[in-house]
Amino acid sequence: MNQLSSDLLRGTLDMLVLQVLSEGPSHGYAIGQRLGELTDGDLSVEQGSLYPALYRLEKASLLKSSWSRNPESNRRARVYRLTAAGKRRLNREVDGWMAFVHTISRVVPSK
Amino acid sequence: MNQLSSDLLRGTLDMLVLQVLSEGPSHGYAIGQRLGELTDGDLSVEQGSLYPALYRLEKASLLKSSWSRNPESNRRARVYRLTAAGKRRLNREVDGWMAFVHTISRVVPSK
DNA sequence: GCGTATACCTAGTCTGTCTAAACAATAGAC
DNA sequence: GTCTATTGTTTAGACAGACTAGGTATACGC
Repeated sequence: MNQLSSDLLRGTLDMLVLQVLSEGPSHGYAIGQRLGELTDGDLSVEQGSLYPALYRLEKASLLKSSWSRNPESNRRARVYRLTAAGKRRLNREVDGWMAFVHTISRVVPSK
Repeated sequence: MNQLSSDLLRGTLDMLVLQVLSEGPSHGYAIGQRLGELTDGDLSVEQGSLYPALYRLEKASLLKSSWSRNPESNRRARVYRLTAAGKRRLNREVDGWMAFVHTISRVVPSK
């Protein structure tokens, strides 16, 4: 991570990855880039976090992957796509996140 | 934790503890109770998380503690109070939290 | 050839929350 | 007096997930 504590990222990385993939299939490197892009660089997920997260999610049947060739860069890449279970999970994770933010806001005044 | 993932809690527990102590000195058990109270039970921090957190914070000079006797329950308790550094840290943690929430909101639509 | 960007992989470390248990003192019910 | 629940602290060990810090390989521009 960049500015923000990596402890905070914990528990939200899966949701972030699922969310990016809900925009359409993508590969690891591009997902990392996309997260940086969406947050103006505030979020820079390390590859050592990202790839294990992808394996975890695929193992949990939330993603499916296949090798393909990126026509733009002409390089091979493992492309991930959301499964139906992944979409459901994303919804649940977002709900959980919103609930958590709300809970914290009851303790910490938002000034 | 109760409803919410303990991974989400990670990185915010210190802030929560500091926040409760900003209301005034308190002891471990009461801090846990207070957090449950403030969140209608959504947040139930385990003792095995709470006490180590307190030791950590005291070691970092963000808290100072002393033994005392709770006049209400007539039991001994280790009472913690915020140090000046603890107050500054609380402010920083809250700022960091707000920034993090904002960052996530740029990725995940709040529906 | 050389440097840079793209793209993936992974072993090992670190850290913080958890489970689970133990201990002690007190209050209240019986 | 005994039994149980509540208050309150302590700590060992398990576990999970993000990290560091490397490595591999391909493509492109110079």
